[in-house]
Amino acid sequence: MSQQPAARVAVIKDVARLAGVSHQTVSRVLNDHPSVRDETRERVLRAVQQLNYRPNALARGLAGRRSRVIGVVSFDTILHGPAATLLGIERAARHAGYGISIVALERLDRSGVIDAVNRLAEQSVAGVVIIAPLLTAAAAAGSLPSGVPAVVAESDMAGDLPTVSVDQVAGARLAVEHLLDLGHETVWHLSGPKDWLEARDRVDGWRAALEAAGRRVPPVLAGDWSPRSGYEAGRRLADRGDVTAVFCANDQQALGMLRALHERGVRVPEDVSVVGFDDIPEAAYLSPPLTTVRQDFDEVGRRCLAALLELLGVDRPPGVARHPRVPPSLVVRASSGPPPAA
Amino acid sequence: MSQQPAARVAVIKDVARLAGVSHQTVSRVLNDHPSVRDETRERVLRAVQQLNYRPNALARGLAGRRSRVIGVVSFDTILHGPAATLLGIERAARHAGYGISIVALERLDRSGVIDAVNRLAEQSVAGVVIIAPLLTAAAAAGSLPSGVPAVVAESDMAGDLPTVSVDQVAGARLAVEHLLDLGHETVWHLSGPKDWLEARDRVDGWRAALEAAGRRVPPVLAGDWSPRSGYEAGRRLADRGDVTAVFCANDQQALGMLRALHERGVRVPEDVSVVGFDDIPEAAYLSPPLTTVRQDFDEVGRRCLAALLELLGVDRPPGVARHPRVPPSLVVRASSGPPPAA
DNA sequence: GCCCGCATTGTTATCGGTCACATTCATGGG
DNA sequence: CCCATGAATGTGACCGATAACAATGCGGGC
Repeated sequence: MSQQPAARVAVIKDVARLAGVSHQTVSRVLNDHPSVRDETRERVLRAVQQLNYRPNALARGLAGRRSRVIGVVSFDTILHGPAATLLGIERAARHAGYGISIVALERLDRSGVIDAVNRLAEQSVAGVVIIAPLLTAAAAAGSLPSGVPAVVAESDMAGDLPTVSVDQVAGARLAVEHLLDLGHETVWHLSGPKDWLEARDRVDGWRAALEAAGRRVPPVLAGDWSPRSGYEAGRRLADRGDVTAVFCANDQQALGMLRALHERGVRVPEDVSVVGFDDIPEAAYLSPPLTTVRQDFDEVGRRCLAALLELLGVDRPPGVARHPRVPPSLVVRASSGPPPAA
Repeated sequence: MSQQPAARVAVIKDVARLAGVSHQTVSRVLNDHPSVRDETRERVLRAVQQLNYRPNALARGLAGRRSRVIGVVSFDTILHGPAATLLGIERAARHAGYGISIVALERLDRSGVIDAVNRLAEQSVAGVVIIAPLLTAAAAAGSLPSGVPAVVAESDMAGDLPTVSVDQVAGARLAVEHLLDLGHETVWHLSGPKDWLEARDRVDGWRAALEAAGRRVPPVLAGDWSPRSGYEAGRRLADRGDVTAVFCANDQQALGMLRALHERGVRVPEDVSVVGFDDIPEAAYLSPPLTTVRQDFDEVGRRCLAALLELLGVDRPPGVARHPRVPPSLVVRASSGPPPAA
């Protein structure tokens, strides 16, 4: 009467009973402890199979003070960079046998980041990855109160935490040098919002490449990542008439710019060359197809995880750089060409 | 000597000691139990504050067999629909006081979905939301072995599980009726991959709208969501010369189509009208700005959560529809207009 | 032949909460 | 005045795993 044949899931004791061993021996088998006789191990594994037993992660985490879940603090946006980074981290975590818990933030400010990390800490995550493309977020990450192991992505400065990011400066250089090589006198730049680190770095890389070539550095046009800001900047540039090459800080802005130039009768690339950044899936099918800079977000995810596992001390490879910068690559399409002969 | 003044985090016993009550009373305060004197409650809350105590979610889940985390099974892609749905769910969950754990799948097949749900079940999530835009995934979700409460998003058939989805048929109708209203004889359709439910529904809605108006139904062009497939279809349509209106199953395909038409010298909307689906951020800045159908993914997220909470029995509102369909809306821009006078 | 050490296995405490039940005390009807 | 009732609080078991330590058996060195 006391037995309820309901579909209750099996726990470690059930396995132990079926295998005729103690629950501790079952635990040893599950955790690959060396001191278990082969025959015993097999008996246990058979029981596990038979009962379709799966260890309870909560109990494991509570007893062992370590969990197989890592937290990710992200930004509540479907912008290509953060979204792709999140997926990259998820993929890397999954392949390493970790689950991921995410908290998205509406505003990436100090208290928001700290609060998010605390929420994740409550769930006893093994560590966290903070996707911090904004200055404020990176600063907040650098001054976390709790003792949670943390890695910061899309940022290269966050107190003494390890960071992982794409080398934005190098990416901007690639874009600018490509345009100079084509024969352009100089290159204009439509930047992203100035509180974004990536936007800053791209400005820096753009300026450095121009200065290294001894070229005039035009004023920076300020955008906000949106196609709208690219559109508006495009109208202004079309009105000037003396611009032959523009480097846009992301593909969406480049898209808006292409549209503005087209409306004004400015031909791309015959009159003006345009280069973007990100290589979003649409880039190859714009009119004209967009020359742009591609970032390897899978690699970013992998390195985030490697850095985190290193912090957790579960990984042997000793030589993980503390601030690796993933190199981007240039994708040349039809939106860039030599300047008009005039 | 036995005391270690290290920054050990406070646990419930520490709070109890400081407040001069039993740990159980602290637990009562934390869980809003009615039978606690106001003065006692305040003393406990003061201690909580003072120690910066945060309850351990693992222990809570283990002891109480309920957790404040819901799992999300998603598709390993940055396609607009799934990505936006994920964010919508996260936002709704956060506002309801739940955390979310995600597992992304490379292939949405039966064993993949079941495996993902099992992985989440191991972590004792309160329930799961399965984003299942493919037939295979929906079928798998409908035959889950475990007893985990589950809701299926982006699907309207999954065994007897509750589902939440945007009304794709209605969305397609909006697009087609808009074009017919403009005076077009009929409307062609570039579909998505046929194993996607949304693609199917959009085909159905398109066909239904044409038939309801007594119009000829052209053959369906098959795409795969990519701008490339839109581009290729666009070339084929341009070659025909008798097409005046096209409804593309998503904006990326519409983008590729716009490019192909432009290359062939076909003017949009003067010669051919094009309507997309999704209203991606880029849509308003294409050449020409794209008329499209917008889906409210925040609403989808909210309803998923409402359905899940209903399953969990923690929510009063009794009248939550079991298969709600969120209505989409038409966004008219410049890519659609009356057919050529000829 | 005795003792030590290692491999193997079992026993019990513990993680940090919640649950079920016991206890205490004030209140009120008969 | 007594006892049933319910509010307020405490005690100990329990959730399902791992950790620490004990116990057992076997082989080898002296």
